[in-house]
Amino acid sequence: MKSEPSTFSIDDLAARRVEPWDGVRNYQARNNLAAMRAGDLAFFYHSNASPPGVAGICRIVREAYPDVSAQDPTSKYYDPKATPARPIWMLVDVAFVETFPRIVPLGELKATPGLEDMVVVRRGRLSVTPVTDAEWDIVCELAAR
DNA sequence: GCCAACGTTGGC
DNA sequence: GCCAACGTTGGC
Repeated sequence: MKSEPSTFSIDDLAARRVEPWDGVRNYQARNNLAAMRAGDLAFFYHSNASPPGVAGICRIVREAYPDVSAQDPTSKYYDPKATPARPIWMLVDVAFVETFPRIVPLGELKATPGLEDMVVVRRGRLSVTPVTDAEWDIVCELAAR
């Protein structure tokens, strides 16, 4: 799950403990959100950072529900197509789990055998992407290195 | 700040 | 339904 740290970082999540992950306005990312189950773990990725990379881990504590910010004309996430009957956009609630001892930079993900098919590496501009169990383990090992 | 890669919109 | 124009994301 990507977030720009200047907007919301892993440290912000650590301070907030639980945060609604709103503002996803891409259908593929939304579908990936909807596939998440309570208790699932996710990587917290810092995008538009230097370096961009995986900063830590969070947990899904509430499964996908309507993102009503899409129905709020004053919200920066407003989408006039969204209605109460058809909210279109969803969000999940995530809880802080841990901050990695170091950021695992995108460049390292790209260079690590076993991660060449990781969706976040292949499809740069999708904010919520799936991670396989094997990829999960490799990234956690890199974080501890 | 640039720009590649996508996604979305809307005319036809 | 096609596709050109436009907007957004995010690495660099």
